[in-house]
Amino acid sequence: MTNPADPAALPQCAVAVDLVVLTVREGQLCVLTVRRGIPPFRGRFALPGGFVLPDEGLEAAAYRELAEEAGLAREAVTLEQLRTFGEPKRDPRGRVVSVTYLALGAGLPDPLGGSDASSAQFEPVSGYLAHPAGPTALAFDHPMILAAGVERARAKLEYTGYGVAFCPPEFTVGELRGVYESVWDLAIDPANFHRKVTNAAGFLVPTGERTSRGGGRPAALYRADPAAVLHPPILRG
Amino acid sequence: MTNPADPAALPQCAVAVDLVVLTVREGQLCVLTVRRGIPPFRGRFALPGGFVLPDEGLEAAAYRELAEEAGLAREAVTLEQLRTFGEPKRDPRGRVVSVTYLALGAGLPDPLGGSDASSAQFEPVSGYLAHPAGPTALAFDHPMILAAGVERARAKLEYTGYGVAFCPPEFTVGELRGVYESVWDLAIDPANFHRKVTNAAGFLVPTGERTSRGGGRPAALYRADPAAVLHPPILRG
DNA sequence: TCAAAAGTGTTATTGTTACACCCATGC
DNA sequence: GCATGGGTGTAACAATAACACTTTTGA
Repeated sequence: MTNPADPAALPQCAVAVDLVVLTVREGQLCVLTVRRGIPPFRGRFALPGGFVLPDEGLEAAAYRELAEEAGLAREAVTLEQLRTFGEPKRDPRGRVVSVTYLALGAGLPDPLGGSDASSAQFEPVSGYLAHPAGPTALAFDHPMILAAGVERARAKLEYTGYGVAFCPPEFTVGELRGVYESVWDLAIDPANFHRKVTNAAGFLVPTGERTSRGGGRPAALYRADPAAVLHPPILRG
Repeated sequence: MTNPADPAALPQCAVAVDLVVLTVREGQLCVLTVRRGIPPFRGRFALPGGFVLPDEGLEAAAYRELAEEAGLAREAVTLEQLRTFGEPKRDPRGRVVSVTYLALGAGLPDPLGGSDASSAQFEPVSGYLAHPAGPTALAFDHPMILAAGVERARAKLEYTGYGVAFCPPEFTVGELRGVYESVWDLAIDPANFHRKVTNAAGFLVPTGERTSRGGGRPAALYRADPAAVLHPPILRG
């Protein structure tokens, strides 16, 4: 920023946003992918994303792509910036710097056409993580981006209340535990988990309601406290 | 990335890297700032940084600026990407997307001229954090960037071995504790801290040597294990 | 001998784990 | 009744915090 030149006279890059959209479905952590209709990597799957417009903020671009490519409203997800990838050769078309975002949502539906994203769907992350190269792998450097997104989500569950981003507005302790088990791919003791999250001051706010989704005794419903800092943290293994 | 247009035909941005370079000096967490010699914000302090070259990776640009503006070698610091700032109006000269990096080092010296950075020096972060606006504040949106960098450093001390990035290759437990106290601005019980870090499996590797910098009984010297994941974590207050 | 910093011991308290057990519902 | 998941009790264990105390140096 101390360079004397005017930015207009400087080497320019295309700036894109790419999204790692995660949700939990049937006990599996899933990511939204789109099939590419044009080269390069035509026919391959990739993360949704697109170029930032001239007067558009980065986060605004991320929300716009979320709507255009995934049909998802701003309110349906929790969005945060992940990391920026900018190696000169990462896009065969030229220099593209990609600012990536992580979006989490509860039980998100596959987009139903009528948009850029007629070919978009949620797939378990496990396959993509296990095969980061090869014909079924994601295009560009998107395997790295996905890995970064999943690792961020896993890490943030430990010391923040991030898990609730995968839950609907009202949820039971069992549903929340299911999120942790799916994201970490780990079995958790229901009794201890229940105590941990209900004791963490200000993390869960009871609504007073009960539900009986699924068998067994009806469970109390909770709402998430938006400003949750888990203390003590919930540590993995 | 699914946009059919060629990047060369797309709206372009200037891409910069800006650096939050932190070190601990005399018990104070300090940041490297440079005085701007040109408009905008001429005469004001700012974080070191500059534009990314056409065929240069982002991290490579960060290391280059570190050398040019701060006279710091790659080996002298620990570098990690922080966050990307790209609001359309953040630079009055035009659209500039800034990828920011956090660099930590042990007892770094003020750069001694002969470079871009004849006006660079380390200053305590406390003043900048306390006065994020006004005539003595950092230029551009650099107050936000600094705040993000300091918060990242503080958070990472808790659950990783990040604190050793502020220490020389060999250090005593007392020096390491000094880092934690400076970064967190908090007093820590020496006895308990000693046990915690020496018990954390594989975190500190004893060299067998002892030193007597400072008064008192000589302390054992340790080297950091590069791949340290603190378990259990060292939690603040 | 004294101050200063390193490092160990001890104890009360808190958090974690594993697992037994009771509760409330649908079938 | 029985299966299913919700939720509490409990006891062994691990980590934490507070602080007394010993060790080893320089002045």
